[in-house]
Order: sequence, then C-alpha cells, then structure tokens
Amino acid sequence: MAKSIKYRAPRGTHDRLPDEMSLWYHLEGVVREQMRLYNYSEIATPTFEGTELFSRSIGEETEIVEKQMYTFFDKAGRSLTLRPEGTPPVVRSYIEHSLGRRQPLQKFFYIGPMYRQEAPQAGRLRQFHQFGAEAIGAIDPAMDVEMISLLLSICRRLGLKAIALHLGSVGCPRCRPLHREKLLAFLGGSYSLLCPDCQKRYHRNPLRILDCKRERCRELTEDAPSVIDFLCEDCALHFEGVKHHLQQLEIAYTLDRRLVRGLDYYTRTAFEVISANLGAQNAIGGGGRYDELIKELGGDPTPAVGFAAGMERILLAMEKEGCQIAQPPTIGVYVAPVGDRARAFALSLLKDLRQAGISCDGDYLKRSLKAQMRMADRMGASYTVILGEEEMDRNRVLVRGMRESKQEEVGLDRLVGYLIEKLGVRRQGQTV
RNA sequence: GUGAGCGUAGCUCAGAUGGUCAGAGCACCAGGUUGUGGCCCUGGUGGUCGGGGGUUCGAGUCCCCUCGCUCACCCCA
Repeated sequence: MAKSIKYRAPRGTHDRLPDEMSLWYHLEGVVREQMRLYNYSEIATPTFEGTELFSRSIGEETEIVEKQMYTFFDKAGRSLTLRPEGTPPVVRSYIEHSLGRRQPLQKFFYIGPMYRQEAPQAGRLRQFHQFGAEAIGAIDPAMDVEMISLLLSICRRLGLKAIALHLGSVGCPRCRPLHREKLLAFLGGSYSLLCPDCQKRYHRNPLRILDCKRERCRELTEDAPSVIDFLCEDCALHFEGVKHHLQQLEIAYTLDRRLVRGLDYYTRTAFEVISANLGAQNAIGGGGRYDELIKELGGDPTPAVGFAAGMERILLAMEKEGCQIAQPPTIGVYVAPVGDRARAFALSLLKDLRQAGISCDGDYLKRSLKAQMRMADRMGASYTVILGEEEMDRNRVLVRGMRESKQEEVGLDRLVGYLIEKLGVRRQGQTV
C-alpha cells in the first residue's frame, strides 16, 4: 500500500476505473440493442424510494427486507431506502403515472445500481448493477417466454455459452396453501433433523427449506412435495403453456422442482439463468411472474412478468469464458508541438479539430517530441501532427500516419480539411 | 453475523529455519536518435514490508491486538 490510505471505497463497493469502462459500454450497448429489438422502453426511477414500497412488495420476512436494506431518514423524518431491487420502483412508477391507461401492455427495461447490505464475496457486492425488464399487462405464457428469450439473447450476444436455464413454478395464492400444508406434513417427522436455520424456516417460510444447501437438509427434502405437483388448474395450464412455448422456440431448460425465489411477490413462473463459471453466486439473472404485485401496491389487478440480471456477475462470467472484447478508446489526432510558438498554436489547432468533430489530444507537460510520440502511440492516435520549428516558419506542419509510419508536410491553411478527409476515409473502413 | 485464507513498490509476486531481504517482472520516467512512437539496450523514480504493541542484541520473517481485502456459510443478481 502507498503511504497510508485514509479513504477507501466503502466495503462492498468498487471503483470502475477507465480501463474497465469499455467493457461496461459494450455490455450496456448489447443490453440496449436487444431491448430495442424486443421493443422494451427504458425507464429510470430514483435510486431511493419510500421504505415501505420495498418492505411491502419484497416481503417483510425476507432476508432483503430484514437485514439488507440501506434505510435512512430524511430531514422530514421520512423513512427512505436505497433500492435493493428494480421491480418495485418500476411498478410504483407504472401505477403513479397510470401508464396502464395508455396501453394495456407496457414493456420496460432499466439499467442501474442496486444496494444491499450483505457480506461481500465473489459476485456479490453492496452496490451492484442490474439491468432488468418488466412486461406489465399480459397474462399469456408467451409473454413469460419472450422474457426468458430476451435474457438469453442478451447472454448469447455477449458470447456467454456456459449458461443454463432453470425453470419452475411457485404457484399462486390459491395453490400454495395446500402445498404448504403437505410440505409441513412431510417435514414434520424429521423436524429435529433439520438444520437450525431450516427449523426457523419451517415456521416462517417452509418453501425456503427446499433451497437449503446443507447436504443433510437436501437429503431430507429430496422427495419433498414440490409446488409444481400442487398447482391449481390455471397455474398448471400456464406452466404447460410456458414449457410448450419454450419448446417451440427450441430453448432448452432444466425443470427445477425446487426453484424458490427469494422475493415474496413472485407467482407462477420462476426462472434463473445460471453460469457454470461463477462459484457460489452463480445466478446471472433471474425472474418470473408477479401477478399480485400491482394490486398489492394499490394499482388495478394487473398480471406482469420480469427479470433482473447482475451486470458484475455477467462481466465475471464473460471474463471466465474469455469473451470480453475490450477495445480501449482511441483518438483521431495527437498534436505534438515543439517550442513555445508551436505550443500556442497547438492549443488553437486542438480547438479547431474538436470543432470539426475529430477527437484529439495534445501535450500539457512540455515533454520532448519523443515522449509526445510515445503518448500519441499509447493513445492510439491515427495521426500525429508534428509542429516543428522549421516547418512552422514556412506555415507548414508534418502529419504522421501512425499506423502506416509515413508522414508528409501539409500547409497550415488546409490542415484541418486534410485531417477530416483522412479520418473520413478511414472511418468507412474501421473505427477511427 | 459465523468460519477460513491473505495483506512486501502503481500492478502481479519472490523473499527455508529471525541476522546485506528490502528484491524481480510489468508499468512509469530518462538516455541510446541535441526534431519522431511501437521492438531492443542502458539507467532511474518509487516501499516506514497494512497499522499498533510485544519477544529478541536484531523481525516482512515469531507472539498478541487491530484494520483491510478475499473466499465460503447465509442469501441472492
């Protein structure tokens, strides 16, 4: 460590340094491109909301609400919370602006930071970024499948191959009570053998026991009744519809009889995209239906389906699979002056070039020509304009093509036009 | 919150049993080309060895405490 570093990024957060940003641009670019193809419109909501929005929608007794929210009070004494999830704010906005009145089906997507106060580890941060999509208004299983297809398309476009789709159904308020009853009966006999955590879950949220990773609990629940076996007629029909359409689109999936989502608002379809390269936190994205949430939050009863995906995790998986195509940004022109007169001229030249739409940079360290050439090379400049004393005397400069290692003299009066032409031609071939 | 591992130059890391152990590679800067990049050669800047205390004639190297990071449990994106 250098000296003693007094200030650090808060635990569980990290700086995205310039080197890393091209990866993010690429990721966001692919997300926006695919969202457009599927006709989802971007929506941006505040990064904090009234606390109750989250506790009501996510569920009072979930891990997120119980211990992971960044909650604070503003000066008026209102309880606010940094969003741990993207869906509740979108739904709130949908209701608040009566967006459902405009069109019966609304398709949104968002990209942005989320906050959860957990112990950080691989693929888990306190401030992390998600992109997500929500389709509000359609009950058709085809809608669920479009959603899944969208997430998979994005993954595919990013080059991810070692991924798998897990599919399940968590039923609805009509079928869950029966399943719960059967599950409790099934587990009742071996209650004392369950881990302490699962014993708590037994009383509060028995579904989660199916999700326990302890070997013994897994064994005990091996043959436990799955919600899937207790779906009411409508839910069963819907689930069949989803599977049918997945088959139709030739989307492979693993039926996950114990897929449990950590958020209370999910109904029916639940899905997850898992990466084989991520370690313990292996879910790249997950989502499902939330047909009760809009009503729950005060809107008209409206069916909806959505997903959220973790961007840091996707980047991690991309790194592991070697599909990062990071190309550092480059500039069109580097201006390298020699001498005071040339330096003054360089400042104006840079302004003119920028006005002409040419990205460029110059020297502000009064470095040697050699050092400036090195900088030009590192910045990936296509051309370097060398403002030498001799040439300046004759109102001429040297323009060096860095890729072709050739240079020629150009008159000052036609310099900008010359560079525009050169870079314009180049632009048709590759990136500037 | 619990457990384990790790903290030596900007980065990646060497430094057996405590005594030239304060190093290498990369990066950065300069020179080799008194006006020219990428390769190469030479040289250089840079570290109170996370912090504090202790043991010792002497501690990156042992002990204690502390902070931080990482991974795992848990939970999830």
